[in-house]
Amino acid sequence: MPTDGNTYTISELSREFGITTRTIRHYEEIGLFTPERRGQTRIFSNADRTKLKLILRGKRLGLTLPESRDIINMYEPGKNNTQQLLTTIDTINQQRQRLQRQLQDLKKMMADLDRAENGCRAELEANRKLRDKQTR
Amino acid sequence: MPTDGNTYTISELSREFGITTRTIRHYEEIGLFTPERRGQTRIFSNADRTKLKLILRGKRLGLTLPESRDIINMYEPGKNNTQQLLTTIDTINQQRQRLQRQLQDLKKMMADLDRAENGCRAELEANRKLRDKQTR
DNA sequence: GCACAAGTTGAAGTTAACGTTAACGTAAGC
DNA sequence: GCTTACGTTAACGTTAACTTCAACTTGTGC
Repeated sequence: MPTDGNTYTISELSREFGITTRTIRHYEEIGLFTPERRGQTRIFSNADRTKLKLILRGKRLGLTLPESRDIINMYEPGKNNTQQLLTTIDTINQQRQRLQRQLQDLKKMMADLDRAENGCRAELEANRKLRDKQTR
Repeated sequence: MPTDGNTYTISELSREFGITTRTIRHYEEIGLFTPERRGQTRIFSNADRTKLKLILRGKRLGLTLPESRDIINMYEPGKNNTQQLLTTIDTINQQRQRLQRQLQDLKKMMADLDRAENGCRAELEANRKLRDKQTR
């Protein structure tokens, strides 16, 4: 295992992020990264690890894998072409809007949860009083 | 169409929320709501409409349909049993934690997007200067 | 009374994101 | 030299959430 501090095996990453090796290979299959090989064994770099992190975060935010891949590729070099830079900025703004709406949804749901919990606590209190009465 | 202001047809709801009627029927199939019937035609109440709204919001936040169903059922009556109230509060807190983490993810991704956009703008500026030089 | 729009059910097909299984190579430790 | 642990590929299976399709009924206008 090449634990030189800068590379990782597939099982190291799977353990660290709580996913299966199959999942990581699947991510490679659909082109989320292309780790180096020693023979046919994969060797993951810090960059690969960061990508994995971004993918999982994207997943928690409801992104599809291709969407995550697009975002990841934004951070890559080789997009010095002016036109590409402009479309990248466009993509960024679309994602931003998406997150804005998600933030609104999140706030609303938080409020709903608060209300629901208060309702529950009120009912619990009512039940308690009822029991008190019966016990007395 | 019973547009008495309090009920909706399936196509009214599908139009309002931009989903197909088949999708709505699918939600019924898996028990997200049980609209009344006039004959075999579904008649949706305001409560049904609200549930639909919650489901779609849940979807945007990455919930599965069963998860959304659980949350929806929390707002329902008939859970005056103390034990049920306690488990409901537990569910609420789990969802709250989930949302908290999602909020963190969201903030991080926002920051990433900002950084990425700044990077792009800087490169664009560099390209502009280069063009200026060549033009001169 | 007949077309036509809008409703229905049931079943099969689709897509994304893996899971599962088989069949095999490699390196370490005893 | 045998086990054990970890790695590989290839191919098929599974689940969720729908979509598509076919065949049918029901209510409305003319």
